[in-house]
Amino acid sequence: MNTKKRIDNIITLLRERGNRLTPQRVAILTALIENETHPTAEQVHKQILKTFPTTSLATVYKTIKLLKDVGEILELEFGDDRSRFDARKPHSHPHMICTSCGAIMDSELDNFDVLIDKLALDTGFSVQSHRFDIFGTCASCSK
Amino acid sequence: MNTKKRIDNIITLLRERGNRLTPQRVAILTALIENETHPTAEQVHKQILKTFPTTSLATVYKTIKLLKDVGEILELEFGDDRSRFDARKPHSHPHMICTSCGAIMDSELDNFDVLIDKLALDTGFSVQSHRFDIFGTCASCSK
DNA sequence: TTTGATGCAAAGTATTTGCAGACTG
DNA sequence: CAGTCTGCAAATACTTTGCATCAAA
Repeated sequence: MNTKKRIDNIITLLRERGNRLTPQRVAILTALIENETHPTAEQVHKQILKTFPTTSLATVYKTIKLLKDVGEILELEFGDDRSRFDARKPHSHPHMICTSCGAIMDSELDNFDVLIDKLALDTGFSVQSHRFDIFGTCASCSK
Repeated sequence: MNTKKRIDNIITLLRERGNRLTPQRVAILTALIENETHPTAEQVHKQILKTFPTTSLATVYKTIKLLKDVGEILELEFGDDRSRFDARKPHSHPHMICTSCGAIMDSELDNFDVLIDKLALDTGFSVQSHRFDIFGTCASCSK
């Protein structure tokens, strides 16, 4: 969970790809990775405005798209609502969404990959990624 | 898997709720349940037009919303794309989505509920529903 | 200097909504 | 008959896109 290192790695990756490292881009990338709450594009934008007041929401979306394309961010879409993003663990993993307070929590699930491997084996389906969202009420809202 | 009976049950349910059973509504409901391909709202609309040429897409959406509200249909939203619907098994269950041909297949997963129960127990999270989508390539597209 | 990135505004698009008229119960 | 449902069109709202300008390398 070395946030700084992860940011550096992605910066290096972008540089190698020939992408330009504008201050906005670095700020958006950093904000996305340091934020543990699975923020929306607009929340990231608000954060960026503190340091770069002229940054547009479009640039935030464009940077998010770039990060999606290089596989360093996970988009969590909930039809009704804005997308939220997980840049801390960009591989598919389960999320628990509290329908009361809106919190999105990462969740560990033992043997989850084994389960998926078995499914692939049984059905002949070749798995690329998955999305597992669990809706309910979190511990603090349940009280 | 008695489709006819399922349709009748829902019609009865709607009647009991005081909803009116217009021919459009019955046709939409029937189309949704008889279609095994997890259709989009527009695909349902196209189907309905064959028997009721003046039916509007808005009515399809309204009927779908009604069925969602009574818990008899599952909406599968994929941000980029149109929503697709599962009216055959309205409880949460895993889906395998072929990114090559677009097919959406139901999937059986042993012990899946046990897994979720355990997660709930471990985290204090009270589970209401879940959504599990597995993306990849189906057996026939893999060939 | 070159060319990709920014920021503004306008476009895009699935779904929702308002309302007058039609039809179920 | 009362009140819900339909169908049309307009509205929503997030996200994307076009383009002139700016700046990273």
